[in-house]
Amino acid sequence: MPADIPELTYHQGTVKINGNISVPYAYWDERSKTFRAHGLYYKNIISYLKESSIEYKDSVPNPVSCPELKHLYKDNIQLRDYQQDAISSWIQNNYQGVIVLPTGSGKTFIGVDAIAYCNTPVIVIVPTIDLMEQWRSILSKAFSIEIGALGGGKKDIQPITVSTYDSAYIHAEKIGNRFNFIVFDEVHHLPAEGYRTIAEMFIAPYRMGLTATYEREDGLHKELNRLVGGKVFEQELSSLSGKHLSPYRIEKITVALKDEEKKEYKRNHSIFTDYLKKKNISMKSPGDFQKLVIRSGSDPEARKALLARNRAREIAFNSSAKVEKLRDILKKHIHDFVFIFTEHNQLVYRISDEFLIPPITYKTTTRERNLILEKFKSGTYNAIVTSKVLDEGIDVPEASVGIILSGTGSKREYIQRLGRILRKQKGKEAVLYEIVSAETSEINTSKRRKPAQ
DNA sequence: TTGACTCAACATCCTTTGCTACAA
DNA sequence: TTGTAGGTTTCCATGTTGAGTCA
Repeated sequence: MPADIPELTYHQGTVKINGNISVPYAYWDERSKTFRAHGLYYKNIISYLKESSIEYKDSVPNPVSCPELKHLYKDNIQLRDYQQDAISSWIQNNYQGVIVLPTGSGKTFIGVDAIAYCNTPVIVIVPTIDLMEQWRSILSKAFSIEIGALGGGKKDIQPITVSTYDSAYIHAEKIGNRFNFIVFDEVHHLPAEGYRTIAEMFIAPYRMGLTATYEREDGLHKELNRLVGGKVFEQELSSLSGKHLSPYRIEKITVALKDEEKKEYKRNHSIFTDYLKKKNISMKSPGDFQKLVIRSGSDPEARKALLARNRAREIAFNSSAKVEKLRDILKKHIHDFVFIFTEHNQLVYRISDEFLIPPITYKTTTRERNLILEKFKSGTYNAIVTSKVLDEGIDVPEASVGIILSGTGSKREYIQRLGRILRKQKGKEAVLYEIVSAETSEINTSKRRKPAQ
């Protein structure tokens, strides 16, 4: 091989092109005096060099030594038709893209099957340590080999490794060339400013994203096209409801604020709206709101307006009438398993005290949380009150009744909460109650969170 | 090993109605 | 004519997690 043949190497999350040639996606790096590109574009660069018949030496991949996964795979999971279709669509899209399926529809099994199919070193990225342990448990049963872990104090790289987003972010520049396949569970987290560098630093040409909630409120899900390959398969909740998931109905209940609360709400709300009017500020998107927050750093009036708006929201979200309505609903479902969701922890603890229902918030220790969930599963408890902790990332027992006392306008949060009551239960219709304070901005918040029908 | 703590990162955030300047 | 963006640049509060440190 002639000495002047360009060589590609991996360095700190990038592909370095040693030899003075320019390739697509590469930029000139003055410090190393070479062209380099994000690891993400490794596949494109190789394709370009091959298509252009340019000779090169490839020293980029350094894969973890891997046994024949397809032979180890205990193929005892019978994939459902839509799961099979999801994998086919992903394969047709050159082993890249995001699969969108409702909570409880078996996304993990799709990932496991794809890992066996690709038969190559793989890293699975998950948002929480709880999920990391769930994946590791499923994977070790499916392949009977040791499953690596990165995160939660563990640093053990194996042909199949599961990592948290945080740890993958920290170690990406060192291990980004060690896997050919990367699976992002709960992939809607990936476009966040920090986490996206994981996708940029890994060279893995095979990429799969799994989520129940593709869209982000900040619109950054568009980045998933570049980072993972865009949406390749989606199955609506409605098409699985009744067959693979419980049938369900949604009941929206509007309650009036008490006179005192109403007065206090109006007073605070007008401080906010008066300020907007006075400054001629329009409020149409989260971006507009963000501008107001920035403004509040230097404008005391803006700060006062924001605090008043927060107080008004607090009144609407935590009204006494909601608690009374909750009492009625709980009486009606005395023999059912119930999750109660709120926006603020203050209300969680108030309900817990008043109705003697165990609370779970981020302040609850892991041990206590597991104990509560275990007792809920065994039937000792039939209700849990929580704010947002159980929205995602924790394996939660089945329930058939959900009560949203308050929440944000996030579609994701709404879908995740609905998902908590839809795991298939024979002959059982799930019901989601949404309780909203009348004549408050919560009416709009509630409208925003509903996914398009 | 466990627990308590701090820190950084992530997520949400949305009124009532017009005005101006500029781009397509 | 119609459509659309519009004040930048450390950022109100609340909830949540993982990583890291230290006792």
